[in-house]
Amino acid sequence: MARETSPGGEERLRDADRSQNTILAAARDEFAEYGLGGARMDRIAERAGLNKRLIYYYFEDKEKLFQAVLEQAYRDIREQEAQLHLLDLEPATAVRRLIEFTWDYYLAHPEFMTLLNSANLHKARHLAESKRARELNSPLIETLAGVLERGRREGSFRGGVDPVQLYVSIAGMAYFYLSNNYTLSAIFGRDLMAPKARSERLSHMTEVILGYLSR
Amino acid sequence: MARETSPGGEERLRDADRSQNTILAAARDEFAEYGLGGARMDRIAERAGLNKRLIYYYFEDKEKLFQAVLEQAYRDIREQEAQLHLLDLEPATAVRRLIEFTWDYYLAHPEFMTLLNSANLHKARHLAESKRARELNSPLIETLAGVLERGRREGSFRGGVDPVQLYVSIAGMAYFYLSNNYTLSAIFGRDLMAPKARSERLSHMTEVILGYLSR
Amino acid sequence: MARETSPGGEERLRDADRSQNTILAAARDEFAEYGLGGARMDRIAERAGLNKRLIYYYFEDKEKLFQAVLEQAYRDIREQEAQLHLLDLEPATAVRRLIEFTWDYYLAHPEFMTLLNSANLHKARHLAESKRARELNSPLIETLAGVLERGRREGSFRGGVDPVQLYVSIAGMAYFYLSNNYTLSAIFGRDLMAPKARSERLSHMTEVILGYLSR
Amino acid sequence: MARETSPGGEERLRDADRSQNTILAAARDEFAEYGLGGARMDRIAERAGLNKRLIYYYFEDKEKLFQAVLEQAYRDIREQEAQLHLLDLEPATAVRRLIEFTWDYYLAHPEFMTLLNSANLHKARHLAESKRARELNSPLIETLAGVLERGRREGSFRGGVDPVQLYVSIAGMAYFYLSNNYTLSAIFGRDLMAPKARSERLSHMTEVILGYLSR
DNA sequence: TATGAATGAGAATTCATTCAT
DNA sequence: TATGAATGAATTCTCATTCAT
Repeated sequence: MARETSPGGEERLRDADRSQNTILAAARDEFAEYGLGGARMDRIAERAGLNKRLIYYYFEDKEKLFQAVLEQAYRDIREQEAQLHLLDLEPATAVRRLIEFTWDYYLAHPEFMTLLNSANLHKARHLAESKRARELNSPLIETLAGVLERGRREGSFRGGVDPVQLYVSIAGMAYFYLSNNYTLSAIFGRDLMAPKARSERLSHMTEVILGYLSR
Repeated sequence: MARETSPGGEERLRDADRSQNTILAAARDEFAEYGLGGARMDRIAERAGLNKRLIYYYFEDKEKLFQAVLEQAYRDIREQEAQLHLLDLEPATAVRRLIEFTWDYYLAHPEFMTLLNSANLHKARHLAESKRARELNSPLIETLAGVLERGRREGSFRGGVDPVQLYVSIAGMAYFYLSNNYTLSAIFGRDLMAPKARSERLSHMTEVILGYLSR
Repeated sequence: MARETSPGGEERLRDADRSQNTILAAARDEFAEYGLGGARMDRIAERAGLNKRLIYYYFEDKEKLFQAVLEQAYRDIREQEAQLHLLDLEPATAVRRLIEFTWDYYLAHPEFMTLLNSANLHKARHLAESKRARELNSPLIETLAGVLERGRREGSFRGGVDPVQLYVSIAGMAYFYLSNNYTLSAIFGRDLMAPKARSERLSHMTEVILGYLSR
Repeated sequence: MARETSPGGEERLRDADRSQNTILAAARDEFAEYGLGGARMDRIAERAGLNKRLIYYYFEDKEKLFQAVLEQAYRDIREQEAQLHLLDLEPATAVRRLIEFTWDYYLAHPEFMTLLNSANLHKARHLAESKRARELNSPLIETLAGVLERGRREGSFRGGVDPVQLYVSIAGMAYFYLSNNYTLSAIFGRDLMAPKARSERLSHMTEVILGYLSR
């Protein structure tokens, strides 16, 4: 149709999409840095290099914008998780890989943790109102259940492990260390983000989880 | 009492102390509910039932007030930790008790987690500026080191366990579950705060940590 | 029709006319509902089902659009007045008919009153700038003068009645009741728009005017 | 008490009251000139010579401020009406006086008409939400009923006249002329506010009403 | 003729903070 | 110690209008 053939239409369409994505990225950074309450629409516009009014044009208001950012963040992590192919690996290797992935993802995407904190401060209202809630549900739980079951059958893993609990434990061990790294560093008087400290943390996490699972 | 013997100066001091504590408690609740950015000085005054001007009189500004709240929160948890007497217990029992304490404390003081989130969002600037930083440092690490060492000597625990890492892992497993309970509940489609879910979480945490430590 | 004979220029003209009229009607409704200050160009476009830009294309800006709506409103009422043929009737019947017409017109076109209110709030600037001012002048005054004169000659009406004053009185009695119906209903605690209330108002108006005129 | 005796308390109290009244007067003028939609909070603050924030401090928001202005306007006119003492006069004189009062009041308080127009544009929502609605109800209706009744008994007035209808007619004849004076002047090509035109209007109104009532 | 994208200037409202007593 | 009044600087959001095709 005209839309697709006319150079005008296509470009315009692409521009609209590009603008929306630019805004989303800028908003993600702003929300990550200042939280939902501390984020400033002005700064988001500035970051995006676009007119503030345009944010409202596309996203209605600050809350809806945050919701869009949150959805996008979940979509991103789910997309990456989908690349893991844990079922192709030995159970112990699969678990190790999951731990590494979790750790690396949080490390590479500190904004994800801040967004989650903001979302929880608001009692996950933004997720509840999301129409794409299904996309949020991690398929990883199913996969992890398969890995655990295979490990148990093969005799390398203990039985009776709830994959949800295990997933939360892995995430929690990484999340707490990274998300609270500033207060923890202050309290313990060591820099938790130094390369050595980081690799020690990953080793510890792996040891704990595999030490627990192995029989 | 002061009240009866000296109607003048001392009484006023008492009132001053009481006012300060009232403000602190109100501020803690407000910061916990809305975060540092979302908290409103007006609402804090209202919660405290005191004039807004008085907050400035005692705490200078919002940042300093947050700092005072944060310090108070750390002082509270340290006070409780001091009651644990872990060294009087068998190593396994001591670890179990620590896990239970951590879990129960976060459960009873959800504001502590929110305060930490806010503090970290601001890169722990409020701790760095605190003059009472020593109070923050947990004596628990020393104690935990003793427990781990005794367990190792007695042959019940593995060796080479960093007490800081272990402490962070225990805290992380509890914290992540409780602090992110809204988003997690939304994603997993189950109510993580139901009594049964809660007790299952505690069991899981204990199993993981003791499963890992035991040899 | 044009449609069938000339697919090119004429058809486009028809569309153009139709679009303009659609916009005018949408704008009239919007101005009537929210007043000039409260009307929103966005909503007018939405009501018209046409692109906002088109409004500017045809009407230049909001003020000019309001002016066009106002002119159209006057054109409408003048057109209707022209159907009255008061001079064909007995003087008393003619006056009665004029009262009924005025009442019915305001009742059927509440937007006319709101438009007048807006126009007067802006000191009728929009009329002053109108090039079609002649169309505004009501030929009814001439006609009413004739009716009054005939009544006087026939001995049924008193003399010395200024047709402009009378016209304003008739309009005012209807207008005030209908335009201020919300505040009046609130104050008097009765629903002035109930059918019975409405017919009583019409009777009263007729009685007052004819009671005054008759000798 | 302290409030009344201490110079501080009293002055402060008076200041608060004075500020509120200053704001009310400024708001009344602004609303009268631009309508509710066109009024600007900035300009109201400027007119009042007070900080904009203070308006919100005392009146919450624009709507509530308009409501307060409207209530004040009704209170004002009711206060004046209360001075009329119509029952002390001969029926015809009383009616004449009422007409003159209505005319003079609208003439001296054109803002009252604009406020009513705005209120009706918003379907009198502001009155409906007013807690002082009783104050709005005009005691004049009762009085007018008494006047009409006495006139009928004395044989000078016709019977069967609804005082509400009559009141609305008197008000309407004055209101329409004055409120719509700009459009009417434009249409009729005469200045309706010229002294002569004004006195002619008042005469006409009196003639119509008394001509109707008299028997 | 028609339209989606984009914008600058405002507008209401909010907020931490200070004044004056 | 305590308080009501007052303020300046944001902050979110809105609106008429224009751009580019």
